[in-house]
Amino acid sequence: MMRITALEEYGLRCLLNLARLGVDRQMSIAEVAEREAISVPYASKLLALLRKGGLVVASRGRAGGFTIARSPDEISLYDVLTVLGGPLVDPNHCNRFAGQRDTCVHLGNCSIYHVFQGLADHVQDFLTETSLEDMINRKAVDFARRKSSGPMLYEGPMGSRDSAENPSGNFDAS
Amino acid sequence: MMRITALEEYGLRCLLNLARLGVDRQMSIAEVAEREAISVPYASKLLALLRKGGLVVASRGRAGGFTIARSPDEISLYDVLTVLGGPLVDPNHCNRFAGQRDTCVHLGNCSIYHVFQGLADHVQDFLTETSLEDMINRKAVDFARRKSSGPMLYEGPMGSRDSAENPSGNFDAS
DNA sequence: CTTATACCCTACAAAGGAGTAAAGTATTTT
DNA sequence: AAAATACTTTACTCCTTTGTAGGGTATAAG
Repeated sequence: MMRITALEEYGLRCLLNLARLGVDRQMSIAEVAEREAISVPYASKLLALLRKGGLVVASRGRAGGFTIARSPDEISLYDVLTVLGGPLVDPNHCNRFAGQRDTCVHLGNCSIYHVFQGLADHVQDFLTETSLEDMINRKAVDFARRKSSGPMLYEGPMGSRDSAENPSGNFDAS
Repeated sequence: MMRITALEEYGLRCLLNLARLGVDRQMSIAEVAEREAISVPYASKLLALLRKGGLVVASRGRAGGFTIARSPDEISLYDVLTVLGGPLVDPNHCNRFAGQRDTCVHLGNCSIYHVFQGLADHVQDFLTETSLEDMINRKAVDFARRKSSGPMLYEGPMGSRDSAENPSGNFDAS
């Protein structure tokens, strides 16, 4: 559980590239692909998903490219993950896990459902309150019992801060 | 994201059957399979996983069966999901999504990592504080800003309470 | 109007998870 | 002992997801 799918991970990364540009500037598929070290066809697929989800706008032709559809502070992580990975909790859950019968044995009397529903609510709160702008600024949401006085700055995943290999200067991070 | 895998869902259900029996009584694979409406081979697989994870104890032979390894209030949902679905957050995440390179472009400078890490911490808190005993008793954990005065009772997923089809009487629910 | 550029769409091969099948091992009963 | 019961293990098939491939469509420059 809580496994991020490849679509969600790479799709979010692609979107963050556009988010950093704001609503005025655009970026081509090729450039997004290069920045994320993924193939051009794959980046195409991801950006098409984001476009169908209304998060980015595409312009075709020679001077074409993608632009983020709204200001980054008006797009939540929940929006993005919903577009890329489907609904946060499967609305069809009780139907998917019905075992060998047509309807789940526990339907209407389930020890699991209410717990996962409660958890999903919290996760949704968290994701809804985190915007792309927050992610870009490395600002952690003040959630639950976590006391954050002021913006919380990020400490690298394995303490190594100098391992980034991006000579290009700007817009390195996703 | 947050998708429950089949192993987690059905494995947890099987375990709940044993949890209701307590540490004294046992149940055979065949009976677990019937209660969960899954095939006997599949129940075998799930219970074997739970056994390898130390959550249940098997006894072989004619009077064999499975017993829960510890008291249900000493087994957390986190324990169960870890055994059935691997670690909550993939410790290899930054390596899995490295794109076409050997190391992720954003390693050491990632906008995503700290957000998901923060979320995962909260989820882990929730899961750790929820025991099998809580689930059996339909007791929601007091988590985050959710104000729960007294045990929260469960209301069915779609309002239909009379659709459970278990003539057997006891231990219907999972 | 031709060409180059860039997005769009459908279909396909590879990898991982879901669920099944069958033969093997241990224990109890007779 | 022999047979019945019940757990154990390995291998296999099916389906979903991942990532790729290639041809199609739109726009802008010359």
